[in-house]
Amino acid sequence: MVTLAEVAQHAGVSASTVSYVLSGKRSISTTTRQRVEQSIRELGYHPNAGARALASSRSNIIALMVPLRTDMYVPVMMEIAIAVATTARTHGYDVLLLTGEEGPDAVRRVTGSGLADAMILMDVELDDERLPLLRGTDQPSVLIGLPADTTGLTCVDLDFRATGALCVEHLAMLGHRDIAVIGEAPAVYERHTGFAERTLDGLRSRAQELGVRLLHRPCEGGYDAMAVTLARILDERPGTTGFVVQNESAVEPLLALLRQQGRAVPEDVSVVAICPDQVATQASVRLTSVAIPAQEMGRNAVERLVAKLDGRGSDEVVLITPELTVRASTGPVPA
Amino acid sequence: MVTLAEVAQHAGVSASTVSYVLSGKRSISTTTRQRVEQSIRELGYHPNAGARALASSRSNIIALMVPLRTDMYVPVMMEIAIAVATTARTHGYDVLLLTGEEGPDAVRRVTGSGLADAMILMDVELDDERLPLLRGTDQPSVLIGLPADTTGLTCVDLDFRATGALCVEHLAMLGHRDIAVIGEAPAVYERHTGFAERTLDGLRSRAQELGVRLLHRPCEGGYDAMAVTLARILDERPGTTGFVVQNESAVEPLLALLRQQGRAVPEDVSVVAICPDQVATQASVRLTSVAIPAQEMGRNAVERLVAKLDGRGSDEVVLITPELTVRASTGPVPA
DNA sequence: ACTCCCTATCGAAGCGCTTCGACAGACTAT
DNA sequence: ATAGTCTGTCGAAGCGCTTCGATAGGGAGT
Repeated sequence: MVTLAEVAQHAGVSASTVSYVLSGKRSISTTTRQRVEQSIRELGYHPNAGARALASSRSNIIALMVPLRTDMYVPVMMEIAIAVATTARTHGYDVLLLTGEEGPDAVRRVTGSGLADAMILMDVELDDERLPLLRGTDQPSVLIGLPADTTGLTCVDLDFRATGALCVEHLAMLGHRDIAVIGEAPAVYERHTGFAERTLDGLRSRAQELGVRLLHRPCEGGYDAMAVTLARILDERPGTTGFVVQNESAVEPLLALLRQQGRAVPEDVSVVAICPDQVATQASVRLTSVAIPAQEMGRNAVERLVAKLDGRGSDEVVLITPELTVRASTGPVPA
Repeated sequence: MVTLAEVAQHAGVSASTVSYVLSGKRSISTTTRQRVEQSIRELGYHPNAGARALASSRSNIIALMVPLRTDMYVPVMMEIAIAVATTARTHGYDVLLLTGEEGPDAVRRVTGSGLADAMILMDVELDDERLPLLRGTDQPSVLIGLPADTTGLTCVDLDFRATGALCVEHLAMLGHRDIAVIGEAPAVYERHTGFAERTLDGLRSRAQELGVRLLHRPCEGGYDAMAVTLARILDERPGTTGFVVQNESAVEPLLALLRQQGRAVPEDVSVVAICPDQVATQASVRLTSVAIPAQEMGRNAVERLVAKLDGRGSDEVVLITPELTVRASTGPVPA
């Protein structure tokens, strides 16, 4: 392992000079700088992360806490995680992957040990038990998601309330008066995940404003669960002509079932999905959808975090404005 | 930040004693141990990761390099990543998330800086450019996937050759003589990803042995691409009665298209998928499939890595034996 | 020629921990 | 009793880096 001292000796300067060349915190003459850089290259020097962290109290690591559950909106999570990792690298940070498993303890551990300089939390519940810990520490953090109380926190999220409203508006504008919502799995609501509840909120209040009838049913992903849910919906509200789907893994089953029952999309019924664009365009019907901007959320979260670490930036809630893209799955209500 | 020294003072012992209590590397009297543990709890002490890494030359971090591409078998990747993270934690390791973006440089950086003690590489190509670096370092590593040359490497993977063979066997046994393979996206073959080529290998050689005709077509995911591919296949080989699908995101589109064309599964055509069980059971037809044991692969990789770090374990290739589960998508060839 | 101020560099301290060797005291073996 | 052996604890060195204060030398200003 090549050390700073060896580089210094090789370049004929002191260790501190090499350090300053690396960090740029003091001015160095061009000739010296070049000599040092040359030595670094020749020796293949890489600064030791531990020593750096110890001396500077900065690890240059961002912790990312992803949900343990692998049964939920997986592609979105993955996309966010990758966006976080690549964005972090462009700012000189690496990413430590924590699973929700440890829960609040992970926050304590990371904060206490100086393993990471900051953290990003995903899958935030409305009243998340990790939040008090975050508030009680001076370690910067950003949430992807929106808890009930955001005081003292920085959050990045799609505006799911507006998303819900947007879906209803679109369908209402096309004349639909009876709308069914295929929600996330029951467990998602039970643990009060912010995005699911907010979407529902937006859907409901806009429906009421527009005088549209709304039926919400949670739904596990998959074909069988969707079949049961759809049957129940059509049983309770036979006049349903519009669907809003939030659970990605219910999208394709729903389309298949509707087809099977002879209900044409979009001639007989309209379907709006809340999902990444890729899912919307790859479905068997090109779906009118509100995109979940996973990449942007991940990138944004990192940038806000880096700003905080640099002493810029402050606590604030960033709600990304949803955009609805009309594709081939929605149309006017049948005469 | 509470330090070791403060704990020592609080407990009335020396710093080294506290250290030994923590590491258990020397015997400590019960009374002293308890007093120290008490102090640790009272003060809320967490050892500083950087200092530890510096002093012990061990970071207790495992680097996980995931592919940058988010367009391929995402659920499998995610599941592996989560399995890696949770398994690593049970052995006292944290996981650093690297994306493929940096390529070989990431290997150099991590190895050189001592950021991680070991690494796990996913999405290995047959002739991966990171391999020479791994061979040239004494840092332990495990590949999830199988390159062409495995000398000096430890690999964990599903035996995709056997997987391919198994799929053909199953269909052949049911009487199918004309089998079409829906492969991964063309790009996957172009960069010579091990698992895709090996599967194809297994499919082809077993088909030849059994005298079965095999047609392989790469396919991007999604409905449109699948429609084109299917049309081409049925055009070239109208008598095709068996399908093997490797691209997860082509599964549901294929089923929908077959249904749409009036080809019943499994009465008219049989479909075998290579995918996680969850996908197989949630599809519109419960799919006969060979499972991709993502969790097991992740766990296994970590355990092998930890064994290496502990000085046990050696280079070897672990090929997990594939298992085919018969569900509702395959049946005897129609009379 | 003198001070004053930069700029470029160096030396040394110290970050918080691990680990090695030393050693006091309690036991066992002779 | 004496030497030998453990067991439990301590002190100190050192891991590789950052950073602070000091300093030498070169210009600019007077």
